[in-house]
Amino acid sequence: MTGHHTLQETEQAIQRRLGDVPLRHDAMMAVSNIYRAAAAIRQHFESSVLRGADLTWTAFVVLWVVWIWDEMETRHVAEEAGISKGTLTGVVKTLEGRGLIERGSHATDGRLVLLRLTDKGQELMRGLFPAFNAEEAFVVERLSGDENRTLAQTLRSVVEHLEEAGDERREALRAESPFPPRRSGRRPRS
Amino acid sequence: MTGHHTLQETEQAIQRRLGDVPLRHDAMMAVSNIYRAAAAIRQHFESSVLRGADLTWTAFVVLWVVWIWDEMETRHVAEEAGISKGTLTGVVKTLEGRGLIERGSHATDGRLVLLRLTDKGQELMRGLFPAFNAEEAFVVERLSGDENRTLAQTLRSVVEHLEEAGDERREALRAESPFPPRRSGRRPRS
DNA sequence: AGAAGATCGTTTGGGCCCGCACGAGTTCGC
DNA sequence: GCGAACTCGTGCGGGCCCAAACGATCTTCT
Repeated sequence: MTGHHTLQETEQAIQRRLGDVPLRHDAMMAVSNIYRAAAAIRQHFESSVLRGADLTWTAFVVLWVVWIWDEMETRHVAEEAGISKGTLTGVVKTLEGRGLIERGSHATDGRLVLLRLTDKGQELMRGLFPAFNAEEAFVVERLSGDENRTLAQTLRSVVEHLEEAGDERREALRAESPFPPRRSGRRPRS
Repeated sequence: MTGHHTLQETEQAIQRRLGDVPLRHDAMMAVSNIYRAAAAIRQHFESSVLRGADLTWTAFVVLWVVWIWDEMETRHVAEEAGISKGTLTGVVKTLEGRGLIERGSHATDGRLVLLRLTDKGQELMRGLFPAFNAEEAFVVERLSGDENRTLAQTLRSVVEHLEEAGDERREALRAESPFPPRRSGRRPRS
């Protein structure tokens, strides 16, 4: 798509390979462009604003979520940040080591861990966020106000669709042909 | 966004934290929804179609690109797949170990490495791609044909904008305040 | 011809990412 | 009460991810 081949050449190559199979080209383009845009955006942020603070995209998002909510349980942070709780543990460890975030325990439920920014973390976010938002504006600067709103709304409905129907869909697919376990992942002890 | 807080509550929390700072909310929503949608999509694919073949999203994209073009130089594969060449080296190593892809050398330029699918790899893709495309259709099934096309087109223009203006923008930002080197990454030998 | 420079894929270091197993802690059912 | 069932965050294994350094190869300039 973005490489040394034109869109047309790519289309032709796909046709050549899959000529007889009926294909949903429109869906293919939409999905691949979502992914491509997300990667390009992440790339832009990590090599501009975030580089100055030596933060990855994910680390920034975690800081942002905790900052906005002041104090939050880890499972909710993971969900809002869109990462698994196992990943969050590692990211928090990194941020804790850099003195940007703190862990605290819950008053009544001993299983929970609460996250909150340190003063240093708050100061970082206060300075960083305006610059971050300025880049967000840069990313969509070529779009009209209408295009921008429509884009956000359409993507929102894609996300909602996956949230509402995704589980069921995966269930149905698994029923047809059960998936083997993942090659990686922790092994039982014995 | 997708968590236990409503959109409205999130908006209010942001206002509370940043009430006095002028913000581009529209850009913020568009960018965060792009990223959120991409993550949800990747998640759906990895836990449905790709799980059956024990492939990650990236591994699949690499196979797809090589499959479509039959034979391709690694640098172009990396670009089309949207990953760095260093990452590609590792992914190819994994796929090579599973007998799905082969490396070959270029006839006249000894620096280049050509990639091509093995028979096993081709067979895998022939069976897998229709299922993959069916999930792409599922992802956007709630959108009308118009919405779908507009979405793809709008995202395309975002990607093009970043490709055309991103370098210059980062250059300008770096001029204001030069970025420190990344904390990670290889160190000079001595 | 030969040195200087560009470009290729690979290596390295640090970090993110997931799924699943696990132990600590809580709630439910009786 | 008190064990069974659930839920929490963390440990672990395998894999992706990037920037920068690097050696091998090719090109360009003199």
